[in-house]
Amino acid sequence: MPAKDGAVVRRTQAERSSATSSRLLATAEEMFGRDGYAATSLAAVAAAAGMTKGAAYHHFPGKAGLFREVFVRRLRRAATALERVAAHAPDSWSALREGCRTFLECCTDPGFRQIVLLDGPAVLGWDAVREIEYEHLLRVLRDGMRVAAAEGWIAGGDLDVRSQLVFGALCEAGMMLARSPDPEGAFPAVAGEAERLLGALVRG
Amino acid sequence: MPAKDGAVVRRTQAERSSATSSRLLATAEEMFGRDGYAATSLAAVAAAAGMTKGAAYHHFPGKAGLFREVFVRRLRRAATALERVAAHAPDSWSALREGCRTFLECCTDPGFRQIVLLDGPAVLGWDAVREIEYEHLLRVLRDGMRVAAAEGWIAGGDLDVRSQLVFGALCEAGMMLARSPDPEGAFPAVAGEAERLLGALVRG
DNA sequence: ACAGTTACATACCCTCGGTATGAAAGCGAG
DNA sequence: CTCGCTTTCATACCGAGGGTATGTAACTGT
Repeated sequence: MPAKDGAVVRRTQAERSSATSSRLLATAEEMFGRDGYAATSLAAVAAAAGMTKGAAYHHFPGKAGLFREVFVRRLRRAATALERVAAHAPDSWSALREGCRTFLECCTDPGFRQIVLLDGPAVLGWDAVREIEYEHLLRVLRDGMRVAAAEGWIAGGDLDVRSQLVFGALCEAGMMLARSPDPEGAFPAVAGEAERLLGALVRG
Repeated sequence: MPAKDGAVVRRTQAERSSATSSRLLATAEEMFGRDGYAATSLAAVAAAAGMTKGAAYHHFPGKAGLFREVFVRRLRRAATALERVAAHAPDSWSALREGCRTFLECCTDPGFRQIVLLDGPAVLGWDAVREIEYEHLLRVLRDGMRVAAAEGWIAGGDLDVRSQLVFGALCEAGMMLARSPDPEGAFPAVAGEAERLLGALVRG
């Protein structure tokens, strides 16, 4: 039976389910990112999304499970932005540089820092965090390095290890320019030093 | 009045206070490092130290305050080990290298990783963490870089920023060789790639 | 010796994560 | 259409744990 234009809109189960899941995810992303994981209660998230804890526990395995979904979502968005930038780069070396710069721009967002860099490791554990990050960001970085190495831009070596070390330095750089009283003004200096690190590291 | 050898040993307030503080700190360091901050209740720490929550709240401002003391303590120990190694190095460049290697060895300890690298940022916030780390580790690293730069070992630039980026890479390296199924065996590879990063970064 | 301070223990409150139960809204079969 | 069945929530409740208020015993200066 199609929708009636009465007071109650009749919808299918799948529509209801995905709608509430999306609202919950969006609200959780906003609150976790603003107040931090510990200071955000699940009931408050559900209430802000217009429902109760019961709905949240029906769609997600728990508070940490909801946080994990939010974490993955943020990484996925960062990865797509990063890949789009890298795809438009003229060569593999610029793709690497531009990708790193894009990651730093992601760190400009307070929610990204709070969820991905601060709370993520403590809530999900280091192994789970790096597994997810590998799936979305680290793999891209490593593959970019491999291409650049194959084309002679950078020196060989254990690129799995090296890409991860560079990733750690980038996270640190992202947090640095976030703490700065003038993030916009500090961006060029930090990004420059990060690119200098990248350049010094990889040039053979 | 000096101590009586009766059933109850008579002690001064300062002795009692420092003794209970030390026991509490040592127990908290052990339990926070083993189980993580969230999974460790303050009452459990106090009980394991032979007292109740009341004593803990008398000596420390709360759970996070106790954790902060534990955090500082671990950093202090790492810093002294690091400075001792650097002091015995033949030149400023080796001091830098040996210092970084010593930091990686600190990351071998599971408690250090859990407290300093995983829970620290989420519990204390990034600003507080980096302030403490600057006081103990980052300042040492930056000063070592300055000396090495003055002696011509490494290139100039914003050493405040660069030392922090290197620190981030070192933390990542420390977590990497911790996740490895064979940390002892992986140590040379990761440490080698880290030193390679250091060398490539700073040689000018 | 005796107030006053310090160093705890005990009892209590409140928030919050998680679970169990119940009800209402789709959904499929006859 | 209708009548079980599943899905999708809401409500009520439990227990753990951080924090606080209060009482009490141990020290301390005068």
